[in-house]
Amino acid sequence: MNPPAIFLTGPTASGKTRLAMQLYHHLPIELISVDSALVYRGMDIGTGKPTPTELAQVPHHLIDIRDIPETYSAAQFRQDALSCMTNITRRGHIPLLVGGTNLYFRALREGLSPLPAADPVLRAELQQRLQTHGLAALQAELAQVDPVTATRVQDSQRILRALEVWYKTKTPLSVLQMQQTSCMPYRLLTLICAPAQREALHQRIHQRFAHMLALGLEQEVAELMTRPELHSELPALRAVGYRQIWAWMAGNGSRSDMIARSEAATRQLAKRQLTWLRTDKTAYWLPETETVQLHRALSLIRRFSDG
RNA sequence: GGAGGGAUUCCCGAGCGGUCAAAGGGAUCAGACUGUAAAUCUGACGGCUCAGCCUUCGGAGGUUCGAAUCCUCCUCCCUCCA
Repeated sequence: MNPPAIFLTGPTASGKTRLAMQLYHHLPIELISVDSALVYRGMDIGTGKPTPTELAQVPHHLIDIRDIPETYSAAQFRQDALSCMTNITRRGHIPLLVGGTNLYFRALREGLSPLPAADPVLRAELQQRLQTHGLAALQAELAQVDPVTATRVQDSQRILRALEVWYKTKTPLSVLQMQQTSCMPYRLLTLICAPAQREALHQRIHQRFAHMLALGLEQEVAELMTRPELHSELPALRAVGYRQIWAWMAGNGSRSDMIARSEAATRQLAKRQLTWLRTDKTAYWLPETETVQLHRALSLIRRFSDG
């Protein structure tokens, strides 16, 4: 029988990190972060990263593994996570994957097709063509080589990616996507941490952003702005909060506009996350308050890991 | 006290006699998502017994075949002169 692994997910500000850290004290588990923003060193307050003290008490894998100008990806995550999981299992522990990046969870659970990695040079070239010829031209070109994807996809990010795949492999993305890599060799329990009422989540988001500002989020971004190698178009710095504060500090709008935009962006992120989560019919939802949530999670996990 | 300007669907904001349930943006809700995913994009967005009907454009009247748009009075807000 495959060894057990636990997925703990939920929308931003739902308290999943806190719950994971509590579980750590009760169970033979090791935590792996599943979060595209927590991988970046130097982005701490705005990402809700556990503090150095917390990280010392409760170690997390896959946090602070990239510099801000570097890229990370679902495929890279899958590779990193699987290797962490192997080691954790060898040590006789259960891997608990906690985070809110649902594409990463899916890449891990269902695998990825054999697609080529991103090619920065080719991307820059395609971006240039997008500027000069417009999206319609690139869309038309994609329709020639991969009509299936061309009708499925309508945003520039994916159209460019589909063309990139075509240039690198001379095979349509839609054909490559029919091949999946192998599934993961673990038995899974998926827990979803989320308040029962959307309004309660919005309230938590509001409070959390105020807390981040109180902790010095503005100073954190101000420091990033002094680094010449960083700019607002980097994937890492388009993260919720960082993007809005950067724009405000660059002279756009008032501080209260910035706060309103940041909170709205966070609510929108949470909503998109919930859309992902609703598709998983096998997951257990934990809408309870903290204490009840912990007990319920513990009993679900114990029953699961015993077989 | 005098002279102007304004009140529009949750918010901002266009509209200036019919083609207006009312442009556009924001928020919200729903959805998509395979190497950028805290990203990127799509749809809905007054109500209903929904190819039609009903209720909306500060309030009350009026003009007109027809008003968010014109007139009168009222309420509130802003600017300038005193």
